[in-house]
Amino acid sequence: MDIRKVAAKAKVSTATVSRTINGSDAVAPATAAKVWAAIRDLNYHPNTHARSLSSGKSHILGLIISDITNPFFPDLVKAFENVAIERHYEVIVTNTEYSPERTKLCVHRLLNRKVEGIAIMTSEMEQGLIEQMQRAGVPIVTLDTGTPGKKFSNIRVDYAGGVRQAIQHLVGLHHERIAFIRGPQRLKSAQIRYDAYLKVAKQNALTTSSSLIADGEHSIEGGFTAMLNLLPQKPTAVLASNDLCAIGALHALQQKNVNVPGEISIIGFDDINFSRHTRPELTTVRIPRVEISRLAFEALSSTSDSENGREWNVPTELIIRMSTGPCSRSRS
Amino acid sequence: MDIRKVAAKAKVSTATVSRTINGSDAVAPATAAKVWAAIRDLNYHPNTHARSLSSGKSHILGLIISDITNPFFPDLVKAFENVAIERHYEVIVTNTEYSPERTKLCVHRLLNRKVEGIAIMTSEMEQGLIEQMQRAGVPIVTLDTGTPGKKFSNIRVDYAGGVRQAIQHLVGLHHERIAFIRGPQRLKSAQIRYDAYLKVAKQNALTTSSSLIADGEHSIEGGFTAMLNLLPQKPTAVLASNDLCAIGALHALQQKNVNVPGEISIIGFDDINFSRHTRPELTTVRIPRVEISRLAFEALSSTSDSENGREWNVPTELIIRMSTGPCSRSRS
DNA sequence: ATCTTTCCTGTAAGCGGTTACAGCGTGCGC
DNA sequence: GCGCACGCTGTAACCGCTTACAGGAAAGAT
Repeated sequence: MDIRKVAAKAKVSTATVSRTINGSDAVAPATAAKVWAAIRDLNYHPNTHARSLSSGKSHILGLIISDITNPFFPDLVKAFENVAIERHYEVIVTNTEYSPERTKLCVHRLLNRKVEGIAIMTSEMEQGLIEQMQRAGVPIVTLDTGTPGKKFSNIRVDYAGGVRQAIQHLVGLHHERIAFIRGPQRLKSAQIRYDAYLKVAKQNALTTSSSLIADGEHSIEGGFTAMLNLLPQKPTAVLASNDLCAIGALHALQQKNVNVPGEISIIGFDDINFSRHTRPELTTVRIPRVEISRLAFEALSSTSDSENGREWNVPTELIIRMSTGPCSRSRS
Repeated sequence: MDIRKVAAKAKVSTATVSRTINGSDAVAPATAAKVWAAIRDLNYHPNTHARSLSSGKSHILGLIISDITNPFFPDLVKAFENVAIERHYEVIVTNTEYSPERTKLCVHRLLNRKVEGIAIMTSEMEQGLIEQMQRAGVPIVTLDTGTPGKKFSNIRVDYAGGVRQAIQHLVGLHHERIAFIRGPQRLKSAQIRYDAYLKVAKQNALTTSSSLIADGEHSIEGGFTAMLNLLPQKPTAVLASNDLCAIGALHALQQKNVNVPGEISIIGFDDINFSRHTRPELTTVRIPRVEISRLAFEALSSTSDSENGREWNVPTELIIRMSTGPCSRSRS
């Protein structure tokens, strides 16, 4: 079952069949109709590999994430897939698992498959690999990494804005000792959040004493331990680098019988699905993953035409739920 | 940069280069060395599309899941990807989102890409689509669906075994009124679990009165509501069709100030990552997702040689954590 | 020394599409 | 009536690799 059979059945040449399928305007409507009829009758599906080979277009997009097991990513992946298939693109998802070795493999896998664009949704990506992709002429879009350039776009998430909203929310509730649970500082994404905290806290004249800062490893266990370490410092509120840490902190406080938000307020970061279901429900800075996916796709397809990428900005938003409340130790 | 350049550089024919790359034994070691050197020097990567086209093998596997956003799947996907890439296969993951329409699209996408095998890890798949895949000659492996046949394997999860362990664990703790939170009965996977509960409960001479059965929709909210409905029936233990329901139930009990496991014991199903982090930590029937992925891959690759698929059995295992304890109302 | 066999390598025909180029029939202007 | 432009279709080369087949050289058999 190939294009020749279709051509024979429709009594035209293979070129005409190909043109019809690809919507060339140089086919007479009557001819196109015959061709479509033949295609339908034979239940013909073009061979994508042959197509890719001769046209040079694979119609595949690559998506690089850190780890599908991290609850931040499933939404992102799903949304990306949705917009891609809507436009008849296939997508190959690869997990770096935070390993440089593995990251390299991911990039090579995608390059080998001749993807038409790569969305890099992890902050850990060596410059050398980026250059390799650029040399291959593949449009790239990153998340919070690098500056736009040739076929290179970037999506900038306004972490500082989210942190600002979070801290101002707490300040509005008369909190003054706001602790921070950091993520692994080897990860850029964690660093950016930490920097944003430092900056905004200072702007609000809050103490950022190192005793109010703990490492949470971006995991529930880490958040748990971090909160335990933070407790003696008597913070009245805690901002966590991601929701997992915040959830761990919540557990620690529950175990220690500290009321949230009565005695301590907690704010997370990301708004993973589960944060709607913690007890109490978690106040958190939402990172709009669906919109990010949309933009990533948009960036990729617009970049493939014009040579130069651009920067796309994405706002964050504080989602106020039940884990934050007035400071019990405030003077008011 | 194609195979011709490599051939020229190594002063051999393209056939020899191709044979070398594909590990044919009919290449003299010395020649192979020359070829590999040329490949390395030129940083040559074969064009996968050309390869697929001429060999007929895409080296791509399809993975069909319900919804990557469902915490059951990320582990499965990750493990499948890991074993696949280890054997130099690419994988395309598709989400059916429980929609027949979408499911059809998933299958067609995979068939169009000429995948060499399809792992169907959702129980919802119309017979017509399965036949379509079989007609295309693609090896298939399913989870709890259909009986093995031509290029068709099935992985059978021993739900009943898990339910038996769960119920015997509870019976051992002197529970007698064990309620069940069902999943959506339109999903086969939910039905199977429900059937297993009914069967095992009867075997243990427990009441399975319909008042002890509630619908939890396989979601946290559903589990929450279901538990609320169940409460007046005074069950001493609850078995849920999946962990999300169990977590919802936990929340409901917490809200009603019912102690777990003091007053009511809870057992979930699946052992999603999060169940290790609930309060109390959830006792649950683990479905070994990593092993399932391994078997799925295994089934696919072994099926592609021999014509006939087979059945693979996977045990389940009760993971006892903190949400189950002795029945407070037992005579002992 | 000659014939097989074995081992290795090369030639060239596909795989199933896309597309540059050529060609053919019409309709129009002159 | 003739030339030309235009619209549509066909021919065939090519995309980069695999592989059936053929062939040459070396080794073993007789």
